[in-house]
Amino acid sequence: MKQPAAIVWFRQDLRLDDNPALEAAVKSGKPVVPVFIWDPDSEGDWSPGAASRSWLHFALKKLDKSLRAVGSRLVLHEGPTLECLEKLIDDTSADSVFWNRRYEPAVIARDTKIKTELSKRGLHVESFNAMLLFEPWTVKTKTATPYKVFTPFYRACLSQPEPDDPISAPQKLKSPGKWPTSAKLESLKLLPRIHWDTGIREAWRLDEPEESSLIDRFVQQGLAGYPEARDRPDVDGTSRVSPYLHSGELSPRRLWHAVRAATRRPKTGPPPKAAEGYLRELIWREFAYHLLFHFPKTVSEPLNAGFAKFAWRKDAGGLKAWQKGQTGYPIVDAGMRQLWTTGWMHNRVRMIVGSFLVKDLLLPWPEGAKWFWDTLVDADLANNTLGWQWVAGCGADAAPFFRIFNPIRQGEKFDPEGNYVREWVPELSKLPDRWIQKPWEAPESILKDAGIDLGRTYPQRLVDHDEARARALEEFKKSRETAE
DNA sequence: TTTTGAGTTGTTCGA
DNA sequence: GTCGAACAACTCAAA
Repeated sequence: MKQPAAIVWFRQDLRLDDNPALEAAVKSGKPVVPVFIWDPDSEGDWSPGAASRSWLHFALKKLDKSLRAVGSRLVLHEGPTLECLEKLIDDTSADSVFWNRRYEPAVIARDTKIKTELSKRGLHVESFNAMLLFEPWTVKTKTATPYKVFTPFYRACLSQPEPDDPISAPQKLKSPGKWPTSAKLESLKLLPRIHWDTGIREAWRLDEPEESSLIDRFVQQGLAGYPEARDRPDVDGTSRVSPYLHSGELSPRRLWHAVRAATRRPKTGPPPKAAEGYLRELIWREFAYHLLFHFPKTVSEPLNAGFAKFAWRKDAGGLKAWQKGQTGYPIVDAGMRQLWTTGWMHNRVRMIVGSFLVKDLLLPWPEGAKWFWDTLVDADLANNTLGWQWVAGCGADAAPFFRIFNPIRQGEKFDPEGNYVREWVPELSKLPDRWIQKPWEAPESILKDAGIDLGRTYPQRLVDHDEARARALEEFKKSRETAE
């Protein structure tokens, strides 16, 4: 008689390293059937965006490759998840299904239903945590409510037991006697038909597993200077692991422990303070998941109800100019073009462009969230929602609305020589440092020498920041009056 | 229950 | 040039 198999349903845990669902399947002693199911419709309004799909394509390719290295392979299916799983269960005589949890509202609903259905059929179904250091329900205030302020959440996390040590990747997987049919990766059509994603392919090494060398390099070289360098878009001062964390190619526990070790090695490694600062950022990711889980409506609605009726503007042209990096503010345009080209934007610049959309243009933050969702290779519902609500001032522990980023000052402070602007806005590259963040103030002769014709070779400012700031504060004041 | 201290990332203004 | 205050109260979390 055919031996029943154990299905490992891969989702956002596209790795063999530190994968508890995979480990459980291996431990069962049964043949292991690794599966990925492409079913974007089941994720509601938040099926992966275009950049994420590109990333996913290569992540799946790498996963298949690493599975083949241990004597297995990745089975791909497309269609309604439950139907696909049921077919796979029949084809492989599987009696158990293992997966790692996700926390997006639509996905939780889908997965709960699947678990119920499969359990009803008598299967052993078990889910695990591979995505988070502290799952949302394990961190609670003294009165058992979810946290809404970061710092107490952070302290609560640190007082929790340390996240588990990562599990090693299995050396060998037991294959089923006969593999079930699999779709071809290309047939999932995750890559765009028009190749707008060449910039993404150039900016990232998509054909090789990069995640562990990224960690090593960052801990060895990047961590010590992280507190200062992390704010500088003109410097390679961040770990750049966000897309790997999102796809699950990188285990957060692996990352945590690699950096945590540095906090205990003051003599040889980077200063403990720098490592702590980085861990704090990882806890921000946990906080984002905490909020998404406990306040699922925040994906589209402000957490702070006082913002529900804020009179955002409608301005299709302004939105388009922002998306395309044609606002006339060099640091904003540099960021938006870096995003469009590489699928990634430096964190500091995300705040600047976010503030510009929401406060200078007074456009609704969900518009920004949607654009980021489609264009970021690290697009992550929890992080994206938190980030946009934070910058708009309507989220948990958010920047107050009156705290408005000045795109010129931010540029001068964090891109002092304008190198970041010059890289992404080449039409300004010949402009001297003094005017690189504010070309409209440059004398006509300087502009001419730099080959710039404002309004033709580079756009005029969409708005005057000082006026826009005053307008935003005024609108904020009004919305508070009408709210009462 | 009430009180109290505190809260990611800024900017501007006036002394 | 530097510094502190104002910007706006509000809500959270813990004592």
